[in-house]
Amino acid sequence: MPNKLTDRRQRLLRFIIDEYVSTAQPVGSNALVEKYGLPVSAATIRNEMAALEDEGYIAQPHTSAGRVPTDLGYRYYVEALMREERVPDDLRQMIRHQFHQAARELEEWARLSAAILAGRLQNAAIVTTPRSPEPRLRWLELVSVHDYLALLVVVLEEARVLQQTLALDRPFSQEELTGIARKLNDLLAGKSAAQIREQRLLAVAVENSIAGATAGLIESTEEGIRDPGFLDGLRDLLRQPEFTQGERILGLMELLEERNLPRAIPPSAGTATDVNIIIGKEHPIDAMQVCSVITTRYSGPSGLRGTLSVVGPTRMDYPRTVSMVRYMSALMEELLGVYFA
Amino acid sequence: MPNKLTDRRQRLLRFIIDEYVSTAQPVGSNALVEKYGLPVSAATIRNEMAALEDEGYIAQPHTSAGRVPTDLGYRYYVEALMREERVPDDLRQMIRHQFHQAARELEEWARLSAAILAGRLQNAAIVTTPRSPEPRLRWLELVSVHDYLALLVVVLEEARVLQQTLALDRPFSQEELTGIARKLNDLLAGKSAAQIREQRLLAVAVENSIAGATAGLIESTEEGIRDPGFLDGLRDLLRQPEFTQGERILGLMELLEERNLPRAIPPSAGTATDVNIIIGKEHPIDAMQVCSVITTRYSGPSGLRGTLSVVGPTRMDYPRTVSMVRYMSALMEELLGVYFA
DNA sequence: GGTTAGCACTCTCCCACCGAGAGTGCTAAT
DNA sequence: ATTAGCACTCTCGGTGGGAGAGTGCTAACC
Repeated sequence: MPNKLTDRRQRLLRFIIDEYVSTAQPVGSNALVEKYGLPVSAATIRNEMAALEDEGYIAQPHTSAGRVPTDLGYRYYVEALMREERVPDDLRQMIRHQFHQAARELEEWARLSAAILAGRLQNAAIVTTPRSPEPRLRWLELVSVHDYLALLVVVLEEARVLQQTLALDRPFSQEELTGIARKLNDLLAGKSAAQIREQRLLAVAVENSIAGATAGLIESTEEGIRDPGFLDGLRDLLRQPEFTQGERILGLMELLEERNLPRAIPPSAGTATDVNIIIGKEHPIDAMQVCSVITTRYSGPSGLRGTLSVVGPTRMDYPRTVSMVRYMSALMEELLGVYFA
Repeated sequence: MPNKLTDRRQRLLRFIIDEYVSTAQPVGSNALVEKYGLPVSAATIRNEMAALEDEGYIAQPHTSAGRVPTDLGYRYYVEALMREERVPDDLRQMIRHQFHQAARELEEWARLSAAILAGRLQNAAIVTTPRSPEPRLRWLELVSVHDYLALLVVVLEEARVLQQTLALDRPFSQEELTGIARKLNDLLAGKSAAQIREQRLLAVAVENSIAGATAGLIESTEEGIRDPGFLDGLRDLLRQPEFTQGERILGLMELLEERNLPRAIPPSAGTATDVNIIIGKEHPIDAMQVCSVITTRYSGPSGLRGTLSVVGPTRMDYPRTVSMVRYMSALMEELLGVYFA
């Protein structure tokens, strides 16, 4: 995809990005020669940098400042220059240990993953709980709250529990409710919301409406509105030097509030099988164009799926982030395989 | 509690606070005379202001700036000068309507309350879900996930649903699990965690351990660690002019992250039966000392309890906030009474 | 032709300075 | 007790170098 660059320019671009990533300061020709022990003079570097600027990979914030990578520069880096890192073994151990100590709950795993990613990478991380694209009913239960109010508890195949209170049109005893639940279980277990809706021609009106409520409850979770995933490390992201001036901070905060998360992480980001990287202006939403988003999907048995994302400034450590995201994804898949085979 | 001030000084203090609350600018003697049409000259006001400063109710950020209320000044205002407002009827209608449309879930009510408080007051709001101090088991269910893994679903009296996966030491069929659940229900329904622990001398080991897990699950929620409440409007709070400089913003964000909420809202704040107000330095935590916290408890049938809090800059609209918090508290109590009598 | 030294040039950043404006405290008169 | 007048203080915004960093260009060099 990217134009071919000479070896030297490639190397130079990598140095510039590495340097800028770690210092957050525009990098000049002198600094490059000194820090990286280049075998040519600063003047030569200047010529090369001018060329890289012409091709759009770097830019200067103003005349007589050093160069800063452009989004295109990062793109080239990510596609062609980046060397994948390997998550060190001791870190792997630590992470596995944390999961070992955590509860065996899908939600908890997602929460923990977000916490680990955010903590290690010092950026914001968003992890969605593993979900089935077409959830099926495993079990339902009706619990009397008082005469005219019952609690509908629905357990999905994926060990997820949903609840909803139901207003009843006449008093029901717990025994009656239990009876209804048993009957509906026999009839509906293993079925998706759509299938439950088809089946819904029951003799008794109450049963019919409860089946409908069950289907509705299951459907309401499919839209994913209620479940934007776990966000962690927003504070770390906002501590990055590019956000210290108050203006940008607010736009980002607004966007990364829970209700807006799906917009911040475009769904297209999940289509690729591998790790997906959105850099700066490539992102459709204005407020996110100072950031890069690294996303990957993970999946488990019986269609369970979720996404892991990290949001950082475009000046982020791509190799480290990609390797961490990839490792966490593999780990989630492994865990899902073991416990939900 | 506060020293007695002359009527004129009281009125003056109120004007200063009203003015500062709405402009966020230090207020000078001239501005006061003009805007509030005082029957005396600016020089007189200056004398009075000097007196108010001596007594510690106002201060100047630097010589030759206007005056700003001190925490003590706000305290006096809140105790002696503030006129309670009444939430206007049309707003009451709107709020009731929103609750009418929402799901009949305790969590949802808390979430909605936080959203309404934050939206109306343009500050952060934290609302905890109504909880019983000693929750009792209403119903438990065991659902097979696969041979060696079961999901324990626990319903509390307060219509709250808890879940936990259990590793089993040998394969259990769903029928077996249902049998165990039925037996435990007969034995344990209506009991608190402590009572369940007492009862835990069952013949069968599995039943025993599941009863233990149930008790543990119930206890884990009592500590309240997992349930810091709903936070909304953090973005509104941080938009306030006092937080535009990046430093303070981070401290606050850190503190108001979910895991730290209990520290931000000291538990003592809930002891008073009425609305409790913590102003600036009165707060034990440094990062919160630029803020005021207004908290009230609400309670419902069978010991359900929760808190509503609003966090804003010390320069906040106390009368409006207090009246809103009080109204929302009354509304929550009303709703709880209707649905959980 | 690629590479390099030298150099003038251009910006930013920092600091010092200054004047305008706002607000005060004090004093003396009412 | 109140007030007018006034000198004083402090912030804020703009201005004007000077230092420093980094560049682009040119001419010489290998």
